[in-house]
Amino acid sequence: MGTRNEISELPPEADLARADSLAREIFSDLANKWAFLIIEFLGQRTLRFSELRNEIGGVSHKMLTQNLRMLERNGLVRRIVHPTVPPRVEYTLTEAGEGLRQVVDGMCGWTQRYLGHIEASRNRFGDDAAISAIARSDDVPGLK
Amino acid sequence: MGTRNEISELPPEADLARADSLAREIFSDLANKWAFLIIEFLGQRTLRFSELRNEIGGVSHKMLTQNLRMLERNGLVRRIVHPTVPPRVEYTLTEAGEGLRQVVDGMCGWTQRYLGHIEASRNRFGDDAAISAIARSDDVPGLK
DNA sequence: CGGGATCCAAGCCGATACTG
DNA sequence: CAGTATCGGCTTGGATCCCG
Repeated sequence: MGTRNEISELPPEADLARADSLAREIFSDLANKWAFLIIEFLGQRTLRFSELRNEIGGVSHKMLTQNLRMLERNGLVRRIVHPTVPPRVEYTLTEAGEGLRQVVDGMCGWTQRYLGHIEASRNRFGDDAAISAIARSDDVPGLK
Repeated sequence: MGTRNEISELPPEADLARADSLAREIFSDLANKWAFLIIEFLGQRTLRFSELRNEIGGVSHKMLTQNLRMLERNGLVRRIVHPTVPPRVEYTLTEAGEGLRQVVDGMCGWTQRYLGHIEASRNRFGDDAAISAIARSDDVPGLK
């Protein structure tokens, strides 16, 4: 789907449709692991680029830049450039970013709560367990 | 990260460290757009494979299967196979899945709340490049 | 120090075919 | 209908270099 579809005339119901697809797009944009981690760490305090890179760990220069631009574009992150040399660039959350941080925090809490549950489930899944809990044969025509 | 998940008498600090890296891994796993959409739609009601596919829209057979397996492996989604012909497979959220659904719901609410804010920010951000080419239907960018 | 651009490998994802 | 496997294109993402 082309995202460069700028239409000057807005049909009444197209507005809702557009909002919906926009919401879906935002949803897809933000549901990515680097974005979540950035939001989480910036929620704790304002960080410089390299600090953020160290805090997160395992993120490449490119990915971090890319996601920071995306978050900035969507108005979740504010980029503050200090005109010094060497340059000092700080990132902080906007009000919208703080709002999403609540969500991410919720997910962190959820992860802590269900960590054991998840780990157990993984082991169960990897093991070949005879999991056939349901074996109720209904009367189905066509089955020999 | 190591696959040294050997359960033994490990010191409390090591346990925390392991839990931390596991949490990070889970975090990365689940912060993906298809997983979120699946959780959201399954939160509303139990769905069959093809129903889920239709509801979400724009997801390929393969991606849906792949993500459902992942969610099942992590114990968020329960897969119920009815031994009929043709087969009928239903998916529903587990307790852990319901927990994560709260988070996803929160994100949906957040999206609705800040939709206008985000849209405005986007326009502000990209205004330098594509100003002139708006709303002119006769000027088709035919550059080869 | 922060960020853009480029090259190139790795994996993601869609399409298709086949099984039960 | 649901699932697995395979193949190929194309996006992703890492490494590197250079600029302000």
